[in-house]
Amino acid sequence: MNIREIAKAAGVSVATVSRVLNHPETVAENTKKKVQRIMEEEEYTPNWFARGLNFANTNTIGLVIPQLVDPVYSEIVKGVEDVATRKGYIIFLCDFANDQTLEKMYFEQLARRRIDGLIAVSTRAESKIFDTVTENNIPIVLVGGSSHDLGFSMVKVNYREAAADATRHLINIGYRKIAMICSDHTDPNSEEKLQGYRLALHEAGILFREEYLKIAEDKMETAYLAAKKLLEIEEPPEAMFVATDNMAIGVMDAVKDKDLKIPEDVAIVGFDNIQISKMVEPRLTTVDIPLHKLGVYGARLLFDLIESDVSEKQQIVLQTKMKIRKSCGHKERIGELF
Amino acid sequence: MNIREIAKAAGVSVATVSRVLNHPETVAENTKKKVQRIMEEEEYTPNWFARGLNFANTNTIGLVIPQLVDPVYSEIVKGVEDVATRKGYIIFLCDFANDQTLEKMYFEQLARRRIDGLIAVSTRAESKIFDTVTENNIPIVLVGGSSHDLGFSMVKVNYREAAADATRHLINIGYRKIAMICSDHTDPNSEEKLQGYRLALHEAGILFREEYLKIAEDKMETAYLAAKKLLEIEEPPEAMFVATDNMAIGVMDAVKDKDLKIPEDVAIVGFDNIQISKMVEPRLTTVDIPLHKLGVYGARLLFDLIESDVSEKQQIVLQTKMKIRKSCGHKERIGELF
DNA sequence: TTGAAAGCGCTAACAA
DNA sequence: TTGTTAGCGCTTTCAA
Repeated sequence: MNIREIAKAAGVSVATVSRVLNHPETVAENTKKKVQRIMEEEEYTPNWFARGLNFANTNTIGLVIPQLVDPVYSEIVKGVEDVATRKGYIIFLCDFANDQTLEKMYFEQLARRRIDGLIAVSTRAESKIFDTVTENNIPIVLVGGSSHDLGFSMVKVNYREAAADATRHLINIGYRKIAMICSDHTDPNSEEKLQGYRLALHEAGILFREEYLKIAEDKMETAYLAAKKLLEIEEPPEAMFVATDNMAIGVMDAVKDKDLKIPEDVAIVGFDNIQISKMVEPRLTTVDIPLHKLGVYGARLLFDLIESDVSEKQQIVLQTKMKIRKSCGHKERIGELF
Repeated sequence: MNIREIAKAAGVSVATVSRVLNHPETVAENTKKKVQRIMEEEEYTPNWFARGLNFANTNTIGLVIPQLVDPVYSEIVKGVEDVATRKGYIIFLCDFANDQTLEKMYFEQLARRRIDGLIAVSTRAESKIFDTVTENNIPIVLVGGSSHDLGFSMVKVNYREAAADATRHLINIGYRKIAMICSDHTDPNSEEKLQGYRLALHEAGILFREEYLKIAEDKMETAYLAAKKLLEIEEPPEAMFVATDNMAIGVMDAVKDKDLKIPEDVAIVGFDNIQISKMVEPRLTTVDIPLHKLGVYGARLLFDLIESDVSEKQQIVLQTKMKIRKSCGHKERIGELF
């Protein structure tokens, strides 16, 4: 059923039907009613492609993420979707499974489909990976940082300061032998986090010790192993700052398996404040990253670009804050039901 | 840059360019080379909509889920995406936030966009909600059950049997005062789970006790409250079967907050085997639902429908299995690193 | 092996 | 307020 058949059935021209669809206020009440009734009866839905051929925009955005099955990213996705839906946009979701080749393929695929805008979450891609997208003048917003300076609009947090805060907290409550289990290059912000850790040590006049730094993939399993090794060195640390909550959970397991107590023997601070962090035992002290907000602001930034057609780059930095719980040995329990 | 400009630049007709794109074997080697070079140089990508106007299929599927920020659903989504990507399809992700009005809106939106197929996860929608989709002859696959019999192809597990298994396990290891904290209607399978629980009790000759059944929304918080109440009745249960791991985590908190020990005072069995369940203390005994597989099989079923154009309905039931961990009081620890 | 031209379903400029 | 019609960018039939 196409517009011509509807027009014939209603005894009007295709132009009138089109008007009912797109500018209903310009058509007489009676005609409109009649056409609408026919469309209803015939269950007519205009052809999306024919429409797209005439309109510039597709009301579609692409959302490219490293991996969906990670609460960090699914919360960001949710934030983006909340805004997009309200705007009448729909999302192409692309999980590139931490595989840069796949990521590039998605960018090309999305550009071909004429998305109105692209949000790339925690990308490690270099500038030229985005070429197909930029060539098509598709606005891009980065969310959660990137490992290169790409000159796009971006929403992120200050990972360095946040990491420094976490380390400072450990220092403030009396620790000096503080190790860091850092994520590897799969986390585009690992470098910043490491800088923050070193900064806080430096401020406090604590010497950075090579043997107190372990780099591991952002996985519970690898963090578990890294923590085990850390606990077996000559003078093991009394506290650990772990680059992601995900890893911190693995670290907690390692500590327990060594028959050490948290926080009495080893204090632990994580990063991200994913939901699980307040469910493990003991509750994990961590840095709250406003994940949902990252998504929301990212989407807003993108729609600003799409709608205004201005290509002024913006950088939004959101606030983080420490979530003090039991795993870091703070004296009082800061009460939270969960 | 459109096909006409490419044609002019290459000194051929648009038909030839189109052929290079769609039936390269029918064009002379030299012409093809030349056209391809020009396309390369000009970074030409054919207009998706113009193409869609001529082709029947869009290489796009819709995926509608109750909420993304729930590990149960994100794992299913991942399963679907793994298959879709390999097939060259891309996904419209729609999270309807447990809001049926929104769900319906998404169905309409997706039908309008001429998706090739639809996967609805754990839907509670009635038949007529799908009307726009079925009218457009778009194949539908349900994943993870539904609350109505809609006559679509479906991938699910036998929730009744799985729940019965969980309850039987508690019975087998010696419990008789077994309560159930059941999810409410937001979980389309809550009814089946309840039936399983009652079935197992019945088999063992244990009387069903109204006061041992609590219905709660599928949230940690509400499950927490339900469990608290359950522990305050005259003859509190010694074991609890909880309809989702998510809720079980809340229940565990409630038990701990009552200064009771798990599993010594109260044994707990969950449902789903989400990742967190093996990270909480004590590790949660639960029923493993093959979430990723649900997604994979759902997608395969859908592509069968899309490609074969046969509309034979299929029902696939996947196997579940008990994951015995510490929370249910089993004597030996079934070792798992995490 | 290639080109000319019709047509996919819609929108909007222009005319009435 | 409504109708006629050109055109969006592509594919494909038919003819050369």
